[in-house]
Amino acid sequence: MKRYSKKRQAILDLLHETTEHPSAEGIYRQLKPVYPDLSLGTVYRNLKELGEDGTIASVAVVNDRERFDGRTDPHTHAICSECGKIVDLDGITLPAELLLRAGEASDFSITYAKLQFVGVCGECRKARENGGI
Amino acid sequence: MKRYSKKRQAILDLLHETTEHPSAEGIYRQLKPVYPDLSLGTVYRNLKELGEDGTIASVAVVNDRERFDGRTDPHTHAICSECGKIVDLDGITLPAELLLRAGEASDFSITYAKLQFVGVCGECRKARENGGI
DNA sequence: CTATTAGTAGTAATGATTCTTGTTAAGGAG
DNA sequence: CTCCTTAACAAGAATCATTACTACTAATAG
Repeated sequence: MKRYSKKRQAILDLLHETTEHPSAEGIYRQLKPVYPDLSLGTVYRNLKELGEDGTIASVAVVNDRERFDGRTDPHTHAICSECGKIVDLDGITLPAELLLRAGEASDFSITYAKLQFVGVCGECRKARENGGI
Repeated sequence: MKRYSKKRQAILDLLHETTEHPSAEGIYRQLKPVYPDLSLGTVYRNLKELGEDGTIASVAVVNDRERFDGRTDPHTHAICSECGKIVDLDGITLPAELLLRAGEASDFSITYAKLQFVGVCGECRKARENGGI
């Protein structure tokens, strides 16, 4: 019997609406203007609880900051190693056969697969080129 | 001109010989008996430097602890969500075509792909079953 | 040998996250 | 509506992995 207070709901809504995969602090920064008495601890606590529920997911730790996702269905991410941007790659999915083979090869009951591409995003590439002139 | 002191070499050797993907503290625990004056800070410092070199790699952060690998060639891992065990899955590789498509779909210059399977290892599964009786 | 510099132990500092305390407010029973 | 129980919260203290700093030691070059 979870009460889904305004603030918890706001955190969840934000995660559902954004495609940014924000960190705890990013969420705090975005919600603080709307809920001026929001505290960072509340954001952390709710992220943790929602994560344990399976209501939200942790995508990755980028630059020491954990990043969260309102989507819990398995999907692929691309992560920019320069600016930390994370984008969804919905079209790119793992062949089901690989999952099976992974389970056999490891003797694990596989819960899910994590597929991430790490590289440099278009913007950072441009920034680099301009910087290089 | 890196001097590869005994301790640095020992850390690197350990990472080359083991398949355990240990954490900083795990390495410290294993080497401390051999080098009684080894300090945890030294392990951290060397892991960081070796990582920046590209001599070793960071596999994942499991239970808030970063895990390291002496292998730097891209390869797949299976991670047990209960005990944190990490095993290599050499046969399981990403179709090259997916990499290309990911680059196009994201407009990233992909540096590498990270493929990890998360699940419950055989041992933890057994432990569960026994516990459940 | 001696100057120079890498490497280190030990410890202090950092920074993200978690926990604790005291408070507020929501919901339900009467 | 009023009392009671409990969720939720802010603020700040505490924790814990990791990093930085300081003074010391050891290897190397000249």
